[in-house]
Amino acid sequence: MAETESARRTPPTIKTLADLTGYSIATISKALRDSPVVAQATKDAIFKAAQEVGYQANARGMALRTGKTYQAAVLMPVTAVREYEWDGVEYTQILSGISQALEGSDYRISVHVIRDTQDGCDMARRIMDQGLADGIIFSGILADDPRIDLLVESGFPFVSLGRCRKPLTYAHVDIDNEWAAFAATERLIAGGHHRIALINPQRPLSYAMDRIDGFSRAFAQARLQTPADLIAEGDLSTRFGRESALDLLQRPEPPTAFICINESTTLGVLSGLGSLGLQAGTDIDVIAYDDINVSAYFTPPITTFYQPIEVLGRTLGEFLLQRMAGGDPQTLKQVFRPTLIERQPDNLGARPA
Amino acid sequence: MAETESARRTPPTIKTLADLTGYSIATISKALRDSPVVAQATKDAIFKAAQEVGYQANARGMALRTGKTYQAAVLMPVTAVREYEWDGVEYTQILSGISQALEGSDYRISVHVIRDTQDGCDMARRIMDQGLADGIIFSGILADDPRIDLLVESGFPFVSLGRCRKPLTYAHVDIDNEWAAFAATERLIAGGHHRIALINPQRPLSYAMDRIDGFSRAFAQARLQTPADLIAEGDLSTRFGRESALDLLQRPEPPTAFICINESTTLGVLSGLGSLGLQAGTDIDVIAYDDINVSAYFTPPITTFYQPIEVLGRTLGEFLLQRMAGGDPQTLKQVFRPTLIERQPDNLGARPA
DNA sequence: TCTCAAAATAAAAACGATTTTATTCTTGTT
DNA sequence: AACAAGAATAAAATCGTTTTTATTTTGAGA
Repeated sequence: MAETESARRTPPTIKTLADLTGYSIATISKALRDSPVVAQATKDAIFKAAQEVGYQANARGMALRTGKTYQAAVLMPVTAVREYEWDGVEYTQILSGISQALEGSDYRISVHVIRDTQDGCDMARRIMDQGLADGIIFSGILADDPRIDLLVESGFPFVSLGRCRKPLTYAHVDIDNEWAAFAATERLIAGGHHRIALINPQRPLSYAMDRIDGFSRAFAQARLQTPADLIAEGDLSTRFGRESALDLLQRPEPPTAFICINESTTLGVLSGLGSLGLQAGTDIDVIAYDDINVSAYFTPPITTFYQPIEVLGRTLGEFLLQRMAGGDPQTLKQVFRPTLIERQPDNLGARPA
Repeated sequence: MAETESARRTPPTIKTLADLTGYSIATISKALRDSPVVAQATKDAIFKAAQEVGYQANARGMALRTGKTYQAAVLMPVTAVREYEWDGVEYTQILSGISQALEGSDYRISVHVIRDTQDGCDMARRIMDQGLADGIIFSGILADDPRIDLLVESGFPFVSLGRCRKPLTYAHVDIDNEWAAFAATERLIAGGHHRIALINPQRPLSYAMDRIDGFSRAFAQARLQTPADLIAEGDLSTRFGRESALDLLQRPEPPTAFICINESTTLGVLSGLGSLGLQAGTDIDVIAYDDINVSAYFTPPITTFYQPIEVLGRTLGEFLLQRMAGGDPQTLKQVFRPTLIERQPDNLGARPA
């Protein structure tokens, strides 16, 4: 294929194709977008030429004219006071999932790191006002999340990982946290436990409340009092898990079992148990939630409710594509129920309360 | 402040300011960029007006005219065959670090998920050719990495996390893997170990080779044969760590100590030890590399070489900003030496070889 | 063969900025 | 008072598209 020297230097534009084929740039543009007003023969010729010179539409030109950015914004939370502690939040896998969904579309992912809710709110507004992206994905939803109010009202396309507690209609993906907590608690109660600790995230987070709801429901069903004094709330760091375990176990009425919100806190709890000379599975029962499949490698392996996070990411991406194409948010909702993976006979550790 | 109804609807452009102040758009543009050709009084008036209507330059318009995108591309590797296994690669923290460095600049981060080296190479080329970003950050450097060749040759601004083995000049940030492996090995040899296993990433990765170099240097220094049969190479998953430990320990001449490449493999090795009824720190010594500060919570806590990954991210971002501003790659190099955090008396586990 | 509608294509405007070129306004000098 | 130089500003071109409007071509019917 003959490539002129000049064509080598700068990337071909629509003008290049016009000169090459003899058609006007208007026709080229329409042909490439497969408009019905242009004759099939013309389209063929133009496509062929485009192929030959390796024409790729200039994103900036397109963006300016259409007002679209072909960017999907992802707000990635990073806890500021983390001090390099592991919090088990595998955003990598979420991004991977989103990216899988966006593959083949013209959309790219832009990541915006946010440090707190206010930051997230500002960022969402900037993205809308300045047109930094055509849609937004975010997580860490609060019971009353200002970002959802803002975006729902404006009609800007978005998908949230998690649900707020307001009766609003919006696209979202979530885990059935209420159910997961209920099932875990019910299981432990069936094993003879009454004093069960819940290692939970902080309250304003919507899913923290969902977990407490499920926890309480299981106790209510068993006609038992919910041990509210055994609910620990904090960041999701391993340190928090460890310190909670140490604190709770040294109280007058210690728990006989733990329910952990994620892998990092589970590791912390196991570390705390170890320090006190206690053994998970024999002295104390532990059930955890896991989304990166790591609990199988703890010593001992821990029974978990498991939901691969990448799948949620994929769904987020799919939903966002549909929303950006004008899809009805009413239909774009999915709540995943994690699967129970038994690795411990939970009833062995029961101790008299 | 009086805002007209029409100004409320669509965001103000340079034209809005022109109408408002009576100056031409050319003058407005120059004033906002603080050009010396426009009178100070005029600048003041224009700045004031811009402030009042909350003018923000339209990124798309600027991008089209200047050819810049104000995007920093990050190539994020995701192992395709991972099957949701944890690999301990905390890209979240790298992104957080980069984002910190870019704060205050006009640059935003776009993340491109890549599945293998070929994918990464294609993506780098696309970013350059299509002008998808003004600079690139990537990691997972191979001993002979085609991306580095490509980008060095083209002069496109980039910073790599890791170094290749060719004598090229380019901006990079790295960990002193050779030294870390040497120091860990030396320490274990001093503790009486001769049969030391190295849990390592796959060979084409440059830092895998660095680690083997350091490992070998320590044996050479002690006038011992490097136990090449005890070098396990694989992905960084917890499963790989576990399976390696199980395999190595059941051989005729098993190792008496392990050096692990990162937290996920360490956890896997500990899991393997547990399955065999062995105890780290008493039966077998383990030293690990850690960048998310999680080894303190293993049972028992593991001695590590620690370097918070977020700091590397920050440096990557700073270097990229300088490169995009035309900085000399010769001066943009930094190699971090991790700090030793002792949590185990490594010589206790020594067994006769 | 001529007319007219429909089909196909071309021309021009627009998106919002920057940059180059042109014009107007000051001011100092003769 | 006229002129030139320099400062300040305005006008126009440009980046690469899409979209609206205008023009040309084609083909059928009279």
